[in-house]
Amino acid sequence: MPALAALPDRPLPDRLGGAPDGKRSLRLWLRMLTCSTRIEQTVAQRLRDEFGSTLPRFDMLSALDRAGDAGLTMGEAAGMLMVSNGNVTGLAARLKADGLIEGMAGTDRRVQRVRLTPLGRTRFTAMARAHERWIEALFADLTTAEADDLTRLLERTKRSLHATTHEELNG
Amino acid sequence: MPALAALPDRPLPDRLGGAPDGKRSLRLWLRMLTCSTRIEQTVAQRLRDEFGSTLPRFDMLSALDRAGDAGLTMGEAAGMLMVSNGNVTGLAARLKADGLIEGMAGTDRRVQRVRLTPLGRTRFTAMARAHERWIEALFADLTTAEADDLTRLLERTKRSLHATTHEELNG
DNA sequence: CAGGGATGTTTCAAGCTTAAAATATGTTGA
DNA sequence: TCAACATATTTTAAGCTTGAAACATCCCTG
Repeated sequence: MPALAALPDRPLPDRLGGAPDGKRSLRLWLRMLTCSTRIEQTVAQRLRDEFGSTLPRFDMLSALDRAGDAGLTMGEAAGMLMVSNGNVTGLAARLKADGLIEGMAGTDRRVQRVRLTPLGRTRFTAMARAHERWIEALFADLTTAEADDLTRLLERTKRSLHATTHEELNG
Repeated sequence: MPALAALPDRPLPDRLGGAPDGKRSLRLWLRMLTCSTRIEQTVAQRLRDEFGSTLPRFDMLSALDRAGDAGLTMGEAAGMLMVSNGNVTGLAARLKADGLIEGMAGTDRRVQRVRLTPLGRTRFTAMARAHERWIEALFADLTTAEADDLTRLLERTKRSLHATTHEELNG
């Protein structure tokens, strides 16, 4: 409250209730953390049991799938996955060893660009289908309207975080 | 949808819109994951910079603070933190080495009960105060009403997860 | 065209995390 | 009693993650 109260010059379109206090924010955060932790653990366990893979590997393949044949540089991948550069170095090494991704030569020899192999794309597609089903089932007790409300409020939250958060990973 | 469509025998109190489909659920999950990851990274970095600590350590101290002088067994702590038993073994060892927690002798020599030391309580209190301020600031762009809506929807989500999720950690 | 800063990545040490196996202790029933 | 089962924890190997330092390459300017 102290830091934020010093910013009264806002259009205040829907700030009629004022910002939530510490306890309220804490309760909200704990609840969000419980949900996301539970979902992550469920998905991680199933990736492991049904595909012998992990969440970081799946995330990396997902980013590369979206990137298409152009692939991604290590830095681009790190940014998308919200992890450090050193992290994707190891991740890429393991996925290469599995034959799921491959390096691409480029003009700038500093950048390491990688993309899915055909095998990688096949494996990812199978995982992605299952993943979507898992997530759908986990949220199945919500109504469509509730899901949309939640999505919208999380989008607002993301913007609120953006206003307070400017730290970078990597050192 | 296939798996869920086979369950029509429900009171359907507010299922009027029907359950969200795969794409919608996926979008919701990705947004939640982005928010919680961002918050965790922000808090982790500040714990590190301002207190030389980590999020797992903070979580452990927090659970022990709530437990009071009775402390917690390893298994109870693992359940509260939603991590494996082996995890808290190492965490407790490091916190003991720091002098922040201590073991307690009991009758059943299988159980390892730990509680905060006075130093641990002091350190935790300082961290908790800062932590609450950080969280408050991160959500400060939401209105109180939005925060409450979000909390309520996450509570509904938690129940939805509970219906689909019964896996246990630890082997 | 060479020095020097900028940029992209990897390496490294330390800590976190898990699943599975191993260990230790307690309980119970023939 | 004591063997079998149950419960609580620790150990272990492998992988994930980070920040900082090291390394490699590129670009620019004199």
